[in-house]
Amino acid sequence: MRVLSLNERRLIEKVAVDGPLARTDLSRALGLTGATVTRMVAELDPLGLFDEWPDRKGQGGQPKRLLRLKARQFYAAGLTFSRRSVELVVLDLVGQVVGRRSVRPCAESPRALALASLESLAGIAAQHGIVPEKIVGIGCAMPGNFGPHSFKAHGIFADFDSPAVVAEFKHTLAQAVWIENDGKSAALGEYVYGRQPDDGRALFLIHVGHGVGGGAVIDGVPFRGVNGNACLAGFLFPYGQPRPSAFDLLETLAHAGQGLDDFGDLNPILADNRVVDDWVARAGEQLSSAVLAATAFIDPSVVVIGGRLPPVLNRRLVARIHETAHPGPSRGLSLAPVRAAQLGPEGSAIGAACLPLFDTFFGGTAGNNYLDGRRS
Amino acid sequence: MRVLSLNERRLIEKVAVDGPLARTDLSRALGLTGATVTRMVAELDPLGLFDEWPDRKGQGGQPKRLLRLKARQFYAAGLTFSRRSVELVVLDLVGQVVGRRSVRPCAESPRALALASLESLAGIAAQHGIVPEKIVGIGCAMPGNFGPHSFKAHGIFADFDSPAVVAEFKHTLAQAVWIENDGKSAALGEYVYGRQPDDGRALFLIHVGHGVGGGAVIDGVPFRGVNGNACLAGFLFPYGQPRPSAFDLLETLAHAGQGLDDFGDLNPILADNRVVDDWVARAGEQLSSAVLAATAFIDPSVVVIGGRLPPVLNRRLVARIHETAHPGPSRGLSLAPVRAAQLGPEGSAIGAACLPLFDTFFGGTAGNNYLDGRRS
DNA sequence: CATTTTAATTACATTGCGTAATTTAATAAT
DNA sequence: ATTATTAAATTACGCAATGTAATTAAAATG
Repeated sequence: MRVLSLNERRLIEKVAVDGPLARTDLSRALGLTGATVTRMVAELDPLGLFDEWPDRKGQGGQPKRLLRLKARQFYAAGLTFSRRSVELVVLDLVGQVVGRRSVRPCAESPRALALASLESLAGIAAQHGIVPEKIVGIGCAMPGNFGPHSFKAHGIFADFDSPAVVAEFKHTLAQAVWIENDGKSAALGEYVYGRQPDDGRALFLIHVGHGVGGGAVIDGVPFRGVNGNACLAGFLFPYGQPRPSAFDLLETLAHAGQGLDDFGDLNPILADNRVVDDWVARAGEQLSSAVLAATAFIDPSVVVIGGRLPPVLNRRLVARIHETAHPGPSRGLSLAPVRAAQLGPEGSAIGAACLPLFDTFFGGTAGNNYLDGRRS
Repeated sequence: MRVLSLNERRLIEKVAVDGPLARTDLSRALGLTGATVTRMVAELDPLGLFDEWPDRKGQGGQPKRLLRLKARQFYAAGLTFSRRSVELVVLDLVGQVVGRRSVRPCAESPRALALASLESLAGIAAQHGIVPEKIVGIGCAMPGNFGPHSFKAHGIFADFDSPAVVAEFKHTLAQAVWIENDGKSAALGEYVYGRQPDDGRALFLIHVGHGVGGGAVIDGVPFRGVNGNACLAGFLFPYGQPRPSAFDLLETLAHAGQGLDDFGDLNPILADNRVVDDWVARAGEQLSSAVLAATAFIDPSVVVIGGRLPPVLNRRLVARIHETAHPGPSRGLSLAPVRAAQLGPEGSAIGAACLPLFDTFFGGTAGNNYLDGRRS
């Protein structure tokens, strides 16, 4: 796969996010001339990225020829890690989940993890007739941070970002591998495939998962920080105390005699559950101050509540946040608007799969539209 | 003044920050070819930006011809606002303060402010023989935030970012005018003219001034947020309670019978002052959690403590922060390194003056080095 | 004084994109 | 039905920013 230029990526991302679009629409949206768009689309033709068909509802003049991504032309895989299992999703270019598998690896070694993942991936690929060349890579959404002392997390994930482990994965899976924090993966997924019309230019996601994390995409660029540890909204809630994490909910339930094995088992027990109600009330209040902190530091156009919880819970948390009328971060300011994630509990897996797709096809941004350096 | 291209600005910024440099050094640092640098320097010649002289300590081969900024070729003015006065500094291209004036305007109207500023500026210009064409603009560092409901601050500054007031300033001063929050101005100033060798790519400044604000410059780009209100570290310290602001120090002193008129009067009373010692201990502890928050959200390579206080106090606050051994924002992470500002209490004025200089001459950054969009 | 070495310059090629003219495919008017 | 009219898409041409490679410049070295 050849490396795409900045404007090629801007074009593909635009089609992916706002498509279907005609060449004229693109030229207006990207600040390029029609001639340039025609040329670029022609040059991208060998990749087979686009479907094209005439727009029937034109009212004069030559009808537009609409472009949209050919969904099944490329794929990526995304890995997430629950308490006891590894989940793998395969995503196509338009962000649809082609297949999902959940496995419990026989051991906790990187090699066992890699082999289990490989088996899942091969299974899904065989089932849908996906050849390896159509898979651009594998993203891993890790619940933990990238420190100077390498990756820190629970036993199964420890040292996951060390070059040796990445090499092991790369080798076993015979694919390019991306490693990213789960909150930042989810933010990217929400930005690319869960975006809402009024989301504006800077999306901040609070990730309610193993811990309380977060991620941001600002002007189309993932915001990582110099060590890859930005957006850690969870610092507000020290370990060992009640905190608004999915893990904390499981513990709270276990404490009340409703032990569950994993995040995935939450759905059946949510209705009319006093323990859950109380947890939502408390966690929502806590998240409300996380929204305040995110507004103060990042000043985003939207704050999204997402993570490993079922969508209903995210929505209830958002409702609770709206009830908790916090003042803004400073005189005369108000909190950023808050909404629940579109992508649901698979958000970080989708986000993980997004990493290879984003790096390969999307994500072109520069200081201005004159990408060849010319002046207006 | 013609608008400079991205690479021209990258070149000028490099010379400003790391100069003096030869053309070869620049070509290596910017990822451009020597031919390109030669051409760019030649094209910039009419602006008279550079001094050039042969490097005497070469050890073989043609000696380098070093370039550095011609300090007195361009100027900018920066305005800050204390409790009762307006301070204006004039800065040259290399960041040296050419002159400073402090005035108490007769009234609090924008017009009175503009006239007082004009008088200061004219005075300094006359004293140093600076013609108006050499002044690229005037930056105003405002202690307040940019809300959807316009600028919010104390009486004298209210509505300062409204188009009418900016127009008034522009008209009275006959100069281009920049308006920015004081913390963000100070961060930019510290980045451009106070940078330390190991500061890395992302500088976060906590601004101890009227309130507790902040600013960041990330990969050479000021980080503003969608509304211009990012980096508000002060949200941790609600109004009406003790907070680590310079204003709060004045109030604390006044309460102890040591009333002062303005920030500028602090220096003489600092030594052997129990009230100040106690304040530093308390404020340092508070700032320590602000450093934690900044690390968690921004993950910068350095956190700088700056603002309106005398340099001694900044250093003492930093020492206190180092004593307060906070854990990092998450498992396995540590706090970002902390240091005191280089620029001192004039930092935000210098930063304000930086705004026009930065926008005119510096600040070129894009996704990669191939600014014309070409591939490697 | 010839050789070596590094800096800087120059001539020429490439590329990404804009301008303007042209072609295409539809609707509306005669 | 034929002929405007209109908007989308394409094509031919030009320009600007940069790279490549050859050339010149100015010093140290032997």
